[in-house]
Amino acid sequence: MDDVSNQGQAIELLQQLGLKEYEAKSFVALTRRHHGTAKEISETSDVPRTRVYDAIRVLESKGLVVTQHSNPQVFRAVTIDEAVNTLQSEYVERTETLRSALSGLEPTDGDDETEVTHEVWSITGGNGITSRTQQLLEGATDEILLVIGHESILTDALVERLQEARDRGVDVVVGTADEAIRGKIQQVLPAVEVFVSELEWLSRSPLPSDTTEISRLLLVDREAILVSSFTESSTDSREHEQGVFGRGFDNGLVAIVRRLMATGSLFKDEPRNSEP
Amino acid sequence: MDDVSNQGQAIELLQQLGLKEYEAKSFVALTRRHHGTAKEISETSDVPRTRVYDAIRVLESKGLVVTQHSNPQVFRAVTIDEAVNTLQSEYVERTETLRSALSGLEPTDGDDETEVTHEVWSITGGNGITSRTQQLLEGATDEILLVIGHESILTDALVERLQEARDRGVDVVVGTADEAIRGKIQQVLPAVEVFVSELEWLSRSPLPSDTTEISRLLLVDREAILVSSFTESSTDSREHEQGVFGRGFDNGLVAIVRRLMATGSLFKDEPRNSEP
DNA sequence: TATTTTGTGATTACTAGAGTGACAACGCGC
DNA sequence: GCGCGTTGTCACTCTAGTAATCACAAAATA
Repeated sequence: MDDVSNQGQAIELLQQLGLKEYEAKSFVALTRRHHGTAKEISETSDVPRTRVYDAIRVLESKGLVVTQHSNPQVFRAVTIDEAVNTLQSEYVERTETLRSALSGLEPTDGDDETEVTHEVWSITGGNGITSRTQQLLEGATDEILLVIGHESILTDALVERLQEARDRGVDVVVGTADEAIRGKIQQVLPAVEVFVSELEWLSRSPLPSDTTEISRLLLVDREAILVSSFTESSTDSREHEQGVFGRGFDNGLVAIVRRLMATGSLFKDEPRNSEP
Repeated sequence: MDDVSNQGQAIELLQQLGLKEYEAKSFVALTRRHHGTAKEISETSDVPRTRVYDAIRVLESKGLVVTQHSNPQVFRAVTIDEAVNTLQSEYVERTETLRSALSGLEPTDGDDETEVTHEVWSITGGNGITSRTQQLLEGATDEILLVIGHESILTDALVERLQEARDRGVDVVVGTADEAIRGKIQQVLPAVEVFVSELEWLSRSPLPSDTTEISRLLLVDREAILVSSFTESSTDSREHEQGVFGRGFDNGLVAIVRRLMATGSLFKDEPRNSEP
C-alpha cells in the first residue's frame, strides 16, 4: 500500500473516529512533518491556513497535538502510538459507560417477553451475522451442525468457538461446499469431522441469473438455525452478507433444515443414521 | 443513577460512537422494550414513526438489531453485551488500521528533525497531560521527581508506572502539597519516599484572585519537565487542566525547576544534598 | 518605513440530518 | 364487498453544523 492511499485512509479513519475533516487533515500533515507552523500545515494538508488554528486547538484538547507559543506558533504531533492509544482508550471508556447505562435502563411495561419459538428474524451485514453465529455456538449444549459455503467466514474466532464447544462435549459436525474448502478446514480443525455436502445448490444456484452465494448454514441443538448468503448489491458493487435465523424446535425454518439433514442428503457420509 | 439519566446518557454515548440521533433513540427504545413495531418504537423514543424504518435499517447493518419481516415488521435489539462488544471491536479495528496507516505515511522533505532541547510546549486537557506524564515516566532512566498537587491525578496507571520505574532502578521521589494527600500516596506506594513540600504556593496561590490549582510537577532525569494546573474555565464551569513541558538540560524551564530543587526548599527533608 | 507574515473574527455557502406530510398498499372490522 | 385505520415508502422543507473565503489588525521582517 503506497503512502498516498495511506494518507487518504488515515484521514477517513480519523473522521470516523470523530474528528472533522480539517482536524483529520491537519493531524495527518503534522504527523508527516512532525512539527510545523500553521502555514506549513496548510500547505501540506490543503486546509485553509486560517482554519488550521481552530483545527489544532481541537486536536490539542484531545491530546493529539502540543503547541509552542512562540511567534509564529509551532505545532507538534504526539507519537503515533500515543495518539492511537489516546483515541482507543477514549472509545473503550465510552463503550464501558454505555454498557452500564444500557444495563440501568428501566424496561417499559406491557413488554411481555414470552419466549416465542416460531419467529424468523433477518440480519444484514457480516458483523452482525458473525456475532450471532458465535453467540449460537457458545450456547450449544448437544450438537453443532455447520456448513461453510465460503472460506471468508472461516475466521480464527470461529475456529476457537468450535473448539471450545467440542471440548465441553458438544457434537461438532462441519460441512463444506467443495473439497478445496474442506481441506482448509480439516487442517485447522483436525479433531472435527469435516464433510463435503452433496447438495449441488450449496455451491452454485440452479438459476443462472442468481448470483448469490451461500455463506453459512448453522443448526444448533436441532432447535436454532442460521442461514446467510452473499448478495451482490445492485447500488454499490460491494458484496453484502444477508441472513435469517430462527429458534424453536417447531419453528418452520428449523424444521425444514432438520428434515433436510434427516434425509441423509446433506452429507455424502451421513454423520448420524442411528437417530430413532 | 436513575433510569432517566441513564437513557439520556446512553443516547448521547451512542451518538458519540457514530450513531445519528434517531438511530440512538430507536436503539435505546428497542433495548428497553426488547422488541416492537415501528409505531411502538416511535412512541417510546420520540422518533417520527416514518423515520424509524431508516434508523432501524442502519442499526441492522451494524448488527445491533434484527428484523422479523412480518406485517407489521417487528424489530428486536441484540443483547446489551452483544451490542457493546460489536461497537467496541469495530473501534478497536479502526484504531489498529489507523495505526498502520499513520506508520506508513511518507515524511515530507525539508523536515529537519533536529532534537531541539530548548523549546517549551503547552498541552491542554487532562487526557493529553496524563498520557504525556506516563510517557515521560516510562522513559526515565535515573531519577523521577513528582509533586502531586491534587489527588485526582493519582490514578492506578500512574502508581503502576512509578512502581515499574522503581523496579528498574530509577530513583523515585514523590512530593505532595499537604499531609492529607501524602498519606494516601504513601499508602499505595509504600516503597517510595513521599514528602510534603514546604513551598506554600504549591497548595494555594499568594494572589487571592488566582483560582488555579497546581495539578502536578514532574522532573525526569533532570532534563525533562512537565507542569500542569487546573484552571477554572470562564465559559463553562468545567475544570480544565492545562500544562507545559520542556525537554533538554539547558532548557530554561527545566533549569528553573532544577535550581528550585537544588536550593533544598522543595522538600522539608532534602532528599539529595550529596550533589557535587 | 514598506511589505510580508501571522493570528483572529466575521461572513457566506453548502450539506447532512432533523422534522413533516402525501400517499399507495395492506389488513381488519363490519 | 366496503369503509377505515395501519403500515411502509418517498419526497420534501427546515435547520444546524461545517466547509470555505474574506477582511483586518498586530507582529515580524527587510
